[in-house]
Amino acid sequence: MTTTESKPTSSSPTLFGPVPSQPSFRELEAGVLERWQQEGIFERTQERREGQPEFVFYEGPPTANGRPALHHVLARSFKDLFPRYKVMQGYHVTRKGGWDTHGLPVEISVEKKLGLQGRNHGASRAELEEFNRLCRTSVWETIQEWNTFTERLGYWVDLSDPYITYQNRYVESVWNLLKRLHAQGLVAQDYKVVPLSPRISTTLSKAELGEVDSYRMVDDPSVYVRFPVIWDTLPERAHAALSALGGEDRQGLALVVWTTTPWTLPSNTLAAVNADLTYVVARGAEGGPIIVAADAVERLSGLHKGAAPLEVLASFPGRDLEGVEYEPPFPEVAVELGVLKELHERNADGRPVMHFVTLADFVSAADGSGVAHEAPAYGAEDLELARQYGVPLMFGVDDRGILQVTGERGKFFKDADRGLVADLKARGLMFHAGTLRHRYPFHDRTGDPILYFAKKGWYIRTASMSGRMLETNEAINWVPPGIKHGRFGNWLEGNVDWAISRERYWGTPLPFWMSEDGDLRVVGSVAELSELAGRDLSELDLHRPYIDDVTFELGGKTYRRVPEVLDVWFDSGSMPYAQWGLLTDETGERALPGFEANKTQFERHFPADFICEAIDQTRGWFYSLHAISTMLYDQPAYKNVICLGHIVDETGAKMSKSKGNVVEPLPLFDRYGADSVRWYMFMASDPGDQKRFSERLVAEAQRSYVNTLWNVYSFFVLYANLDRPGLEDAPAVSERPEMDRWLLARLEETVRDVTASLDAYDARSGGRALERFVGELSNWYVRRNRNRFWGEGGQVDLSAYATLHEALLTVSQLTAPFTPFLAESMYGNLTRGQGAQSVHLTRWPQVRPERLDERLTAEMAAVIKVVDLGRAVRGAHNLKTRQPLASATVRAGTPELQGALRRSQTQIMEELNVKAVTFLEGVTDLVEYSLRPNLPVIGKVYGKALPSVRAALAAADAAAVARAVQAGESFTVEAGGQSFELTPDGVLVDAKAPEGVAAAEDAGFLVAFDTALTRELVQEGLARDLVRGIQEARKAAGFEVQDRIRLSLELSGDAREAAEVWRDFIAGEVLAGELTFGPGEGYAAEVEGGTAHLTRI
RNA sequence: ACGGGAGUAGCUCAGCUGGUUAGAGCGCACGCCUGAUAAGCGUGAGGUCGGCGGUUCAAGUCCGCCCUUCCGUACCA
Repeated sequence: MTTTESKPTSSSPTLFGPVPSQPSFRELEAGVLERWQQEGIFERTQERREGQPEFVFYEGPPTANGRPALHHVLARSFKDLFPRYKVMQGYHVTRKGGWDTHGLPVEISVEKKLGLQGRNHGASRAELEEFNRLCRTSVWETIQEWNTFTERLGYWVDLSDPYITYQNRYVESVWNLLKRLHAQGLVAQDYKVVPLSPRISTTLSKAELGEVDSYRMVDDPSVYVRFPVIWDTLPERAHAALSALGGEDRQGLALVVWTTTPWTLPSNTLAAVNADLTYVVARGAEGGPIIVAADAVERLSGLHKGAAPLEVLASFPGRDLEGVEYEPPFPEVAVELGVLKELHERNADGRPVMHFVTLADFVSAADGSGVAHEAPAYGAEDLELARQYGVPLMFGVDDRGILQVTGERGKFFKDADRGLVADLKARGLMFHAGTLRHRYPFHDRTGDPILYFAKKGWYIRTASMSGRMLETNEAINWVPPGIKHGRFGNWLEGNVDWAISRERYWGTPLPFWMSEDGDLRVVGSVAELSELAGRDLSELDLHRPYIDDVTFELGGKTYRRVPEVLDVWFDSGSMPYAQWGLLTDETGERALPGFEANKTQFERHFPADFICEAIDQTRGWFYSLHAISTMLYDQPAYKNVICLGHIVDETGAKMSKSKGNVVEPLPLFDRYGADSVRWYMFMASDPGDQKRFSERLVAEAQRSYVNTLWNVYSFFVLYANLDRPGLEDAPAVSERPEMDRWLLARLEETVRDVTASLDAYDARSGGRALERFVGELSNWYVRRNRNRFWGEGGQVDLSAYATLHEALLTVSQLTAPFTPFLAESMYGNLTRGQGAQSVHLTRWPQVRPERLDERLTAEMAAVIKVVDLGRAVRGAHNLKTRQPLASATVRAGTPELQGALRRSQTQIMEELNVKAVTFLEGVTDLVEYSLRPNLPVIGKVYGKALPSVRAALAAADAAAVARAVQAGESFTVEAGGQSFELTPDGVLVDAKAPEGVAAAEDAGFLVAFDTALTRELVQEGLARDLVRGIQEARKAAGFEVQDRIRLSLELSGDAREAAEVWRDFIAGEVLAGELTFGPGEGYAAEVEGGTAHLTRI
C-alpha cells in the first residue's frame, strides 16, 4: 500500500495514487503511522492551534505496570475521538500523558518476584530501600508495550512528557494539596476498621481477602444476652413508653441483644435499635421482662422449648429507646482498660460516655432480637455509629487476636467464646445460647479467621462536604445521564470520610510530621521541609525510607513523619494540579516563589472540558477528582464525562486470565485494522452499556463501514485515473443534475448531524449518520450513476466526478476522529498532496445551509422507496430484474411525492427495468384495502369509545374510506347505532395485493407490474443474460475493465436469435470490437444458450 | 445483603414523552444484481419484548413483586 506516501508529481502518469480494491489495513495504517511520525503530525496539531481557545482534556493515568487490554482500547478510542474533533474545530488541546505508578498492584507484583507474599517486609530499612527500588523499576516493565499499543491504536497523547505520580515534583505537589486541605481543617486522624489476619497482625487488602473463596461455612455461637436497663437515668421519652410497667417489672427489665461474636461483648460500648421498628416489653417464664423488636418475639419464644410464649406488656417505636442506659455485660472492663475512670462516667453535659441505646438504620428484626450489640472496635458499621454518638472505643482484643480482659484473658479471640458464654450464664445474663451456621471469612494463608479491627488512620473529612459535592456535581454533564443522580449521586449522598492512609511502602509518603505529644505539622513543599530540617533536601528521594530519616525540632519537640503512605486514588485525583507541579500557599491563591509558571499552566487547564473512563471510576478517579476540586476550588474538576461500560466476552463473562478469554488488542489491530476496532468500540452499543465482545463484530464493523467507504473511494480513483477529470472545471453546484444536488444535500445533512452529535459527546449517533451516508453513497449514488463515470468517447462527466470527489473528501474529514488512518489515507490521496498536510490539521466542515434541500431529499427518498418496493415485488413474484417488463404502475403517498416520481421516471424505469411507467392517482382495484384506527390521533379524542370506533371501521366500506382519505375528505362510519365522523388522518388505510397480482403497497406507496411477456421482451432479457455471462467471462479471463475484445458467440435457438437482434447492444456493453457468430478462439465460457470465446485486442 | 445498570429474533443491538402490524445488522434459507465484484441488493423463516400481578380504551414502554446477569458497596449484630 503506497497510496498515502506517494506524492503525486506533475509527471505522474495518474492523478491519484492507485487504490487496491482490497487493501491491507495493517499496511495502510503502518504507512500512515510512519508518516505521522516522520512529519510530526501530532505535534503539529498542537503547534498549529497555539493561542486558540483550549479544550481541556485530562488523561486518566493507567497503572503503568499492568498490560494494555481490550478495555483500554475502548477508553482510549473515546479519549482520542473528541480531542481530534476539537482540534479540527480549531481548539488547542493539550494531551498530556500520565502514569499511575504507586500502590498495591505494584507492591504485589514485586512481592511475588521476591517471594515475600504476606510477609512484613518493611522490617528493616535496607529491605524497604530495596523493595521500593524494585517497585520503581517494575513500574516500567510494560511501558514499551503501552507505547506500542497506544501508537498503534492511533491514540494521540503526549508520552514524551507525561506526569508520573512517583516523581518528586508530583509528590511535592500532592503534599501541597494535603497541606491546603489540612489548613481547611479537613484532615484528621481517626479509626478505621480493617480486615486483619490475626497472629501476624497484617492488614489484608481486598485482593488478598479474595472475593468469595475466603468465606467458609462455620458454626458460631448465637447468643442472646441481657443488658439490664438502668431505670434511674431513663430519658423522658423512654419513661413514657415504659410507664405501664409495675415496680417489680422495672426491677428486672433488660434489653436482649443478639450476637454471633461473644468475644466482642467485653468491648461493648453501645446497643442499637432501629428508630422505625416497633419494640415491645415482653415477659417470659424466667427472669425479668425483656425489650426486643416486636417482630422478634415469636422467634425468641421459640428458643425455649416447652416454655409459654412471651407475653407482650407494652409496645413503642424504637426511637423511644434512644439514650436508655444499661449495665454492660462486663462492667469492669472499661475502667480496667482505662477508657472510663469509673463505670457510668458522664460527659460534662451530663450524658453518659457509653453504654446506652442508639438509633441505627442498619438494625433489623430479621435476625436475632432486633437490638444490636455494638463493639465499635470490631465492626465498620459499629464504628460509624460510635463516631456519630461520640463514643470512645474499647479494645478487649488486641490486633493479634488475643483477649486482654476478663477471666478469659490471654486466649485467642475465637477460643474465648465458650468461657465468656459460661461466665454470662453463671451471672444470669444469658437469655439463650445456641449456635448458628453461617459464612465467615478466613485468611487463606494462615487459615485463621479474619479479625475486623479498628486501626488508626488518616482521613479527609469528605462526609462533611457531601452536600457541596452534590451541588458541584450538578454542573457536570454525565454520559450516560443516569450516572449523575444514580451511581455517582448516590455515592456522594452516602459519602463517608475518605481514608487516605495505607500502612504500605510504595506510595506518596504522607507529609505529616508529629511530635511525641501528638502535635501535627503538615509540610507543603520540599523547601518548607528543608527549612524545618535545617538542610537542603531538594535532591532527596521523597519516598520511604529516605523521607522517614527527616526529622526536625520545633518548640523543643522532635517531629517525626507518620509511617503511612497515601491512597493512590488521591494521587490520581491530584493530577489537575500535580501534573503541572502546582505549589501554592495555604489559600491556593498565590504560587510559591518560583512556581508562578506552574500555576499559569494549571489555570489554563482547569477544569477539564472532557474526561472519559470506565464506569468503575465513579468510586475511583471520577470521585477523587471531584472531591479534591470541590474541597479546594468549590467547583467540579470536569464539565463532561463519558462513563464507559465494561467489555465482557461473547457469553457475557468477565474477561480474565484465569478463564483464558482475554482478547489481545494488537493482533486484532493487525487483522482488521485499528480503524475497524475503533469503529466497533464507538458503534457496538451505547457507551455506558456493557459490550459483549466478539471478533465477528469487529469484522462486521469493517464490512459494513470501513470496506463500504473504501469501495466507493476505490471506485472513484479507478475511473478518475482513466478519465482524468479536471475537477476544478466542474459546473457550479446549482448547475448540476438533481442527483448530484441530492447527494450534496445529503452530505450537508450529514455534516450537520455528525457535528451536532459530537458536540453532544454522542459518538454513536455521529457514527450512525456517517454510516447511513456512506451506505447511500455506495448503494444509491454510485450504483445509479456508474455509467456517468465511464467517460465514453472522451466525454467526461465533470459534475459526477466533482460531486463524488467532494463527498469522499468531506467524509474523510468527518470520519477522521473516528477512523483516523483511513481518513488520512483518503484525504492525502484525494487532495493529491495539494491540501493540508494532514486531514487532522484541516478545519472541520461547516454546514452550508444553501445546499440543504429538504424537498429534494424527501423526493429522492420517495424514489428510493418505490424502487425498493418494486424490487421487493419482483423478488416476491420471481420476476428477475434482468428480464425487462412492459410497464410498472406506481403511486406515491402524496401529490408532491407523486410529482417527484414523475420527474424521476427514467431512473425508475432503469432501476425496475420496465419499458414504461404509468402513474396512478387515487384508489385502485389492483389492491385490497383494510382500515385501522390511527391511535395516536384518535385515541385521545375517543378514549373509552375507542372499541366502538374500531368496530365501526371494521364494518365500513374500506375502498370508499380509502377514496375519501385519498381525497383528503372527512367521512362517517357507523356501528351499534353510533356514528363517528373521522378526519382523513384518523384512519390508516392498508393495502394488500391480491393473490397473483404482482403489486405491493407500503406507507402510501404502490408499485404494480404488468407481467405479460412479449417475444421482444423475452429476447431482450436473453440478450441481457448473455451480456452478463460475457462480462463474467471477461473477468474470469483476467481482462481489465477498459480492455476491448474480439468476441465469438456459439449459440443456438432463441439465444442465437436474441443475440442477433441485440448484436450492437451486446457488443457495446462488453466492449467487443468484433462480434461474430460461430466457433472462435481465446478464452471460452459457458453462457446462456451456448459458448462465448473472448480474445483481448 | 444493599445500591445502580441490563434482560427485546440464534447473535449484537434500536425502540422518544404509553398509541398503528415491535425494528436493524449479522447468521440461516431462497433469490437478484454486477464495467466497485473474495463486494452489493432483496425476500423469507425466526419474537409468550425475563416471569407474575396491577393501572389504562391502549403497556416492550408506567407501577409492584419475583427471577437471571453485570457493576459497585459490604459481609454486618
